[in-house]
Amino acid sequence: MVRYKKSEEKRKQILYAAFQALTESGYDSVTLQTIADHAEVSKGVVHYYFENKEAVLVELLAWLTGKISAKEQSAVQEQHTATGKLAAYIDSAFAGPAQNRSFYRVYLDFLARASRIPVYREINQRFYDSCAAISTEVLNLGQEEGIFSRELTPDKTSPVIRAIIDGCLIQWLMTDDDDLHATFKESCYTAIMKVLSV
Amino acid sequence: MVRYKKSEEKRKQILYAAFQALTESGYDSVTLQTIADHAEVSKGVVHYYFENKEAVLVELLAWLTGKISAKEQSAVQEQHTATGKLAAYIDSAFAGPAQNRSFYRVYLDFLARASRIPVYREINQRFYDSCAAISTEVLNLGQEEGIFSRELTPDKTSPVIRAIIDGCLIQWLMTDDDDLHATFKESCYTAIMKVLSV
Amino acid sequence: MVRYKKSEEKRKQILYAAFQALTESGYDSVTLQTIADHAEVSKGVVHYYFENKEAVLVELLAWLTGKISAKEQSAVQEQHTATGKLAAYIDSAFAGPAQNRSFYRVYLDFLARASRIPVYREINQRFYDSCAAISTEVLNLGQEEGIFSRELTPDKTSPVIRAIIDGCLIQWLMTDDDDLHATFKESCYTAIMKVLSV
Amino acid sequence: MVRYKKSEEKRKQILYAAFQALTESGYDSVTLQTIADHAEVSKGVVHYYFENKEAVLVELLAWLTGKISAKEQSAVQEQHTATGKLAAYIDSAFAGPAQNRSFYRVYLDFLARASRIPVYREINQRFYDSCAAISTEVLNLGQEEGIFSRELTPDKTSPVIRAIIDGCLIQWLMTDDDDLHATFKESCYTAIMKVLSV
DNA sequence: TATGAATGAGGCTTCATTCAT
DNA sequence: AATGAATGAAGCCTCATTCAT
Repeated sequence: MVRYKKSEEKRKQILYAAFQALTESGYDSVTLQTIADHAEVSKGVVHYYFENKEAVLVELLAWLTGKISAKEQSAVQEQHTATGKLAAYIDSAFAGPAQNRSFYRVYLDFLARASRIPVYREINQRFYDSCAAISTEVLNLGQEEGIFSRELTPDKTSPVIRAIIDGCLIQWLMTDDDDLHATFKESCYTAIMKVLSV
Repeated sequence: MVRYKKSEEKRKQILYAAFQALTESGYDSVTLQTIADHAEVSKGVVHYYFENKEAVLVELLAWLTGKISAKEQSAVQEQHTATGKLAAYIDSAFAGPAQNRSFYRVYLDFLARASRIPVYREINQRFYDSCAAISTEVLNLGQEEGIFSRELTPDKTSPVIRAIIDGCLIQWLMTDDDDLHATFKESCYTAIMKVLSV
Repeated sequence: MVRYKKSEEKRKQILYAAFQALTESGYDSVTLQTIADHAEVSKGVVHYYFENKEAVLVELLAWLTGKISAKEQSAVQEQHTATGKLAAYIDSAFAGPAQNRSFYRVYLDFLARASRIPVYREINQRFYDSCAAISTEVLNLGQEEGIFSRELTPDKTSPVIRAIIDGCLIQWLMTDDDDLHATFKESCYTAIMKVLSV
Repeated sequence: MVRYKKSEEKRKQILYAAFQALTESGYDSVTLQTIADHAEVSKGVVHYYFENKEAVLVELLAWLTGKISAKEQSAVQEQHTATGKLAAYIDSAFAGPAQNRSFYRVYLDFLARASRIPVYREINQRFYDSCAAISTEVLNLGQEEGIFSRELTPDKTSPVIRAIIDGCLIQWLMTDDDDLHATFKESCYTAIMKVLSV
């Protein structure tokens, strides 16, 4: 019983509405009504396109992290030096105050869930894998260029790089100050460079 | 006086129960009943000691971060070299797989809330201030010792240090692998040392 | 003319689908979607052919009881002795495990409704009238043959005959055992014979 | 976690309210609100005493059939001849127009469910077992008295007796005529006597 | 102090029905 | 004729909160 020709576009519309709603309201207080309101559809439509509320949220995490992965990947591909790629990666991650605020508010909720619920963890893992691929590429290239320490291995270094990026963005998020965004990006870049350098 | 003490004790009991419940269940699905069950008291008691559910959770964040701050502070005080203090700080933060898992599961939920709700952000800020005090102490001492870069300022460096700690612990949490805890602690220490070193 | 025929056919198709759906699901949990699925048409078609869900079900009862009446009537007409007719009537009513199970599951739901809603009761009454006509025919012939008691009147006896048939089939249905179907038919026949005999 | 000191009385109150609601509304249209209204409690109370709606209804069937079994059993015990016991049994089953109407409306709904859902069937089976015990007692005594056929066995005869009782009461219910209640009781008694007699 | 029965608001979900295509 | 997307009413259920004891 394949009941799924249903417009992909509308699914996206609902996912985006869910993202907006989550940005404003938080996981525990977001309701299907809020999501429907943001999508400017009736409550029933959400159920028409998604099995249930959980399914919307799971798919939202997958969609969000997928988009970010793609953006980061493509930004990195455009650069051809280790530092260029690293800067592109960080620039892409620090997309801007508004975007980072929206995303990290929601992402923190998802991480909290991922720490308890396997399905969220698996989706997040795919995101981490993408991040690791980028880090590995940067590290390998930098090592070839002779600017990054030969002693570093991708599997131990990659998580640290993502840790610094996420950690810095969380620190920035808590300042609630858009003006500091650039500063934190700078600090993040510097820190990662120090971690990688010979 | 006696009553006050007894009352304080029971408040703690309820807060600890809330912590356990949150560890297991997550912010959105924790109920007062769950908390009461963990505290082995009736549901009414929770309302007797706390205005409402929100009050329990707000106080829990304050209590948790307060305890961690105190532990970290005292661990650092026992050391008298920059590296000693730094190691003590990180050891204290990486208290162990079980404790870190419990805490970070709950803390991620709180961070998600803090990103939206001022009262949580303020409490978290107090925690960050305590972390910054430690970092500043470590940095200053290291600079005196000549092992840390003189160019680093506490206000820009402290958040990065905490970013790396939290970032690494989140990365570890997502692996769901107790055995990797030591590895992540090690990576965290190494990364911070590189960030600080001359 | 052609359209009307085609239309009638599709109505039957939907009614039969409703019957199948009801057999499986029960009155309270059968949905128009289930009916549409069984009929292999879209949900809209059901509304195209029937005013609303209730109309489908009302018409289903009429259709089902009509078919059974016709079958019983014609089976009885083929026999020419009182016992022959009675046996034919009971054989027809005890059509077989699969058919009886399907029908009585649905019929019990309808009887429950008929006990509250006039339109169902009226349709059921037409069925009872048909049963009464058969019983009367059997009784009259048997009295002429001298094998049935002269003291019995059709209006008091007919309901008892149907009571025994329905009662026995309900008892059998509750056993959930196909093998007992024959036994219950036999018991039913014997009981009715005793009730009618001189 | 035995959370059940909860007043048995209130459970009964709710069950009785459910019975009233079902009598009026039918299985598919009865709501927890209706039940709560009949019980003159809030909707939440029903959930406080019962796991869910299904649990109310399952327990209702058990309670209703249990009460009827008890009444029939005790009525039969007071008599000491086969015909006396049989008459008492039937009198008890034909308790009166109002009671029979209420009960059989609800019971037909339950039988419809019992034909599909094991838990209902099992409860109904306990009721049938009780009926069979009575029939067996009547039959055995009547055979000793020499008024009932020695060829009848309890296991084949008991279902027929209950079939005639239920069948007749359903026939009566469909007449929607209180005045015919006595007539149907009489017919029922006569029919069973004929079935049992030598 | 402590209990837990009771309330009712509000969420998720189902589904009959409508309607544009 | 037929489809299936969309709507929204209504049901079940959860749970924070209140309150009598």
